[in-house]
Amino acid sequence: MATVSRVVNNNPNVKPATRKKVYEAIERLGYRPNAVARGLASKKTTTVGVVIPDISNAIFAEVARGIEDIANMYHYNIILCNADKKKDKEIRVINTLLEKQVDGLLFMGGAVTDEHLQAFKTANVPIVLCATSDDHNQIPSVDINHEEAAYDAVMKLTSQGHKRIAMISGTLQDPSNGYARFQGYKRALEASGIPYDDTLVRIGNYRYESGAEAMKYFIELDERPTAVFSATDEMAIGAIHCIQDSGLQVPGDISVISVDNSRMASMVRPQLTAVAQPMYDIGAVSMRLLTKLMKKENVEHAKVVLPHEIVIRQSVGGI
Amino acid sequence: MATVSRVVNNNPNVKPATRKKVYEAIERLGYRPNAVARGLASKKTTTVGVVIPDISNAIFAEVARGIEDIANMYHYNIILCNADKKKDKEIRVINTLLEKQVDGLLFMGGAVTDEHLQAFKTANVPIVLCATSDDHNQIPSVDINHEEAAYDAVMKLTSQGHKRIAMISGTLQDPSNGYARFQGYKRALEASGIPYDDTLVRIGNYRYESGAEAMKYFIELDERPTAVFSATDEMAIGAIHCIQDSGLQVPGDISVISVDNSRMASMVRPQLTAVAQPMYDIGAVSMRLLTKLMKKENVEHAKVVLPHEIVIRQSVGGI
DNA sequence: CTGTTAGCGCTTTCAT
DNA sequence: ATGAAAGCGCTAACAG
Repeated sequence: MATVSRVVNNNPNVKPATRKKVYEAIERLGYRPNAVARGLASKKTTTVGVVIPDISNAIFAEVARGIEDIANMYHYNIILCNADKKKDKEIRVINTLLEKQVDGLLFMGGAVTDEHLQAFKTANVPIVLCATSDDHNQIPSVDINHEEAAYDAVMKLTSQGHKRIAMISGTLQDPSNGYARFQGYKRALEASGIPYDDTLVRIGNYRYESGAEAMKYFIELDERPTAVFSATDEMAIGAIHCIQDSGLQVPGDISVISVDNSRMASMVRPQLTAVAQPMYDIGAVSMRLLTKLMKKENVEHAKVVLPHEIVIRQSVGGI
Repeated sequence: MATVSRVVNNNPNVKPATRKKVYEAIERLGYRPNAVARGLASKKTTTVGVVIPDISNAIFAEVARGIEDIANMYHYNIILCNADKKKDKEIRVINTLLEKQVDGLLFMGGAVTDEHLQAFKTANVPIVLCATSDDHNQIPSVDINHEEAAYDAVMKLTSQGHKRIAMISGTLQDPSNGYARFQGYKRALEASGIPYDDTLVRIGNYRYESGAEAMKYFIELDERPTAVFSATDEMAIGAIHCIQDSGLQVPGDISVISVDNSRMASMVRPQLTAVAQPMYDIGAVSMRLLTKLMKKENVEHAKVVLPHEIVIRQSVGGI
């Protein structure tokens, strides 16, 4: 009994001959270790829970890749739970994961409210925020500086001579993709001496259609913008198509830039210029951080901010 | 102890007053039931494992939605495991899920080889294939008829007068998205009296780039096709852009049609005409089937084939 | 190096 | 309606 356990757990204290016999018996009997019993006895499940805000968002898929690769490397299983962009569901999923006794938790994207913090507090396993962060930096996190990324995107536009720059934003309740990127937009305007005009800002829901709708509104303005900054790629593509469907050109009549640089950025004509966030790395680094936390190694930087960069394609032109 | 268990499990044999006291104590102590211990004692985990072949594929995201909605309805947790399109990883993930004592397993997409069958056989929980099926229909499954869907797509092309019709296929090792759709293509050609010509078939890997590469090859042919059938949307969009980048028009010079009808089909200009598979329903129906199997209800149809339909947009024209 | 003995935190009879 | 007791399948000391 105990020897079988040792064999299965690669404990060196087993005579090779015995080990072999055990393996043979395992094979013959079709024995499959019961991870549940194992988890109960050892108080470890070697699995980490990942809550993914929206499974149909390509960004998160890429982040998940990074998470997985590192998790495999350290022999952790990962279980993904989709939360459908609903706060309630996020909280529920976090609790389910905790009940399942995961050894650690990765919370991806989305707002981190007091309710989240509350749920995190009751956990007695490490948690790291991935592609998001909380207001007071109480929880370890890895992310880019969204405000700065947006700033860089808009500065690219102003450097090309654009003065009338609209923004398709996410909801301001969303601290990363929403509020921070909006702040970056405002700061860039200010830095360029362009007065902020709130008729030039529309809130979208990150979907293609909402980008197109926002753009439609801008085009119908008396004095339409010469450039648009979209908080995300998908809305930017909606905007591009709306512009083209109106008989206008990108970037001839209107330039478009966004933050994200998902795979979709190359899947549109003209190809989308965007500030890239290193999605795979965000996933990989956050998982690595989590492994350290789970092993109780102490970490210097519990808040890591990864660099972003602008990738120039074809959707931005001069004025 | 036992009473707490009854309260937590909604067992009616508890005096309301006691129940109330227990709830208060739970609240006060911040007690969180241990799902692992629960699972061990009850031999049920109320969770089903879902293996998802490729998390970055939009099709599977939509199927997952359907799965989730029904799972929630029946109070099952679901844990998603990505397999990265690798057979080895699929097998590994299936075994991990089984070790974790899931109450049922949903295997999504991808080929079902003998090795898979082998792994399934050792499971003593129900399994259903979702958006795929095995050659001998040994395992319950829900899917569309891929061969028929492809046939319909190609017939649409021939009905518009096209005679020189190329195909961008998936690998023939993939029974659903690959082989079956290729067979449908051949059958439609035959039904239309068009000889099969294998210079008009290229194998892609389902990615945008591979669609573009295949199209590049077709365009450079001495006698280029007037229409292209792509096994999936993403490759079709790659093809459309390749055509446009070559200075040709869709559908003026070359028509494009595909099978899938993911959200992306509307996110390209011209919008993509495609045979739609009911992704959400495939997920929902397969999860529903699994719940029946898990409750040991006996089911009449262990192999369900859902209907598909063609949705006309702008990428197909007459000759 | 291997076997024995306690639990891990719950659910489930079985009494009461 | 509640408590007592056994045990789910494993791991983790502890002997030997």
